[in-house]
Amino acid sequence: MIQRIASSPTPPASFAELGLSRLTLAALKTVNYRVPSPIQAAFIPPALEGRDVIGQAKTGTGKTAAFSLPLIEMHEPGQPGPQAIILAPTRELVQQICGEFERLARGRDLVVRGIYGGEPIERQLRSLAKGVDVVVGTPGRVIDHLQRGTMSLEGVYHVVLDEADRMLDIGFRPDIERILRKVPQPHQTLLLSATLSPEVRRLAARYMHEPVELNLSRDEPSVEKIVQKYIPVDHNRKMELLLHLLELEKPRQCIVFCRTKRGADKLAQRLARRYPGVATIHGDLPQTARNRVMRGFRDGSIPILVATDVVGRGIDVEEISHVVNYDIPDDPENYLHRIGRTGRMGKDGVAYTFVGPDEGIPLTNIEVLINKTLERVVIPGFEVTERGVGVADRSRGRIPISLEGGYRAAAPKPFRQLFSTA
DNA sequence: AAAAAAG
Repeated sequence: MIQRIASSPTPPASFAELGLSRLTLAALKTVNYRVPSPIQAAFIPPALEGRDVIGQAKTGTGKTAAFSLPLIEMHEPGQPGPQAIILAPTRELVQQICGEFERLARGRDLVVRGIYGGEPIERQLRSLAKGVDVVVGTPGRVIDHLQRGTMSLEGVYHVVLDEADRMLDIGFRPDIERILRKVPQPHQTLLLSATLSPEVRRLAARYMHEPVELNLSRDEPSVEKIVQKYIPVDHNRKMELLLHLLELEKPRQCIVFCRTKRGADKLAQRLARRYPGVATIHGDLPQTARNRVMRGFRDGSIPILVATDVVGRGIDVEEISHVVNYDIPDDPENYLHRIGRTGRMGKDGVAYTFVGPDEGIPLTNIEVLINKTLERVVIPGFEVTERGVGVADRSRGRIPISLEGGYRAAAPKPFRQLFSTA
């Protein structure tokens, strides 16, 4: 039997009511967490009971603390080897989770360690030899340690897959399964993401025992505080449009998402002529450069970050006011994650998506997923020059937006010609 | 097809 809980009827007003100890409540006070967010209120109690939990909640609503707090609470001091392993899809996300976990575990005898590629392995070997209670890692390096025999999962009881749909997709699943085979049964499994399609939930259930399923974003998967707009534009004028948009909007901090690493490099180079504060990040950069850029972006010295999807998920930088999809994301789920880099913890944000004449279908797929149409914006001087300009299907009101979950698979894929290229 | 993740 799978237990489904849509949302808690009366969200607890305080962390104390969720069954957290005084030590944890004190740590929460020092980091200024006052009231639990909806996902925290719903997730923490069943997790503390030791149940398996699948948690879906919007971007920027506190999923990291939702799984970290129960792990901290259930931690048993004095045991050898890691008791919990948290897996995430990128090194930067692993580093961020480590930081948050450490802040929340303050005052406890609990060692957290990031285990990821791009960092010299010797340092990780020394940490592991000294003893680690909670491992936060990317799959590749975790497997590396398992092969070397430098890390054992024999004592692990809690497994967390953050960005679970990503971790279970075809690129990662073999690695994840390989790691899970090393975790003794029984164990507790916690899965979290802003996007968990029914298909992924079904798949995930294979790894879990009577999971409690939470969905706190059923009807409205994207964050209300994010203003979402799209701009139809010819591919060869995107750069001009971006410069114009930056002048117009004067973002506090923004991420410009590109489809490819090379594309991100090129755009950053061109942009840097006018904006010296531009930096780029993608998976081809050495980890030292990635770290340097993330530090600069977090401390505000880099106002504009040109990036691939390496920072599309999970990354939490409060001052991001704008997200620009310079290239429309191929996968609608990635759209939701990308725009979720802004509008975090109740702040507002703006997301612009550039849409080329041939990209009506990906745009519609996004709208179907988020169950909402994007506002069309035309920037003066950037009107599309071709004949037949217009969004025919929208004016006819033919975009089917499903009210039931809004997932692509459940809704027909309409063809939409955005504007004529004739 | 691209990006991410081991080196």
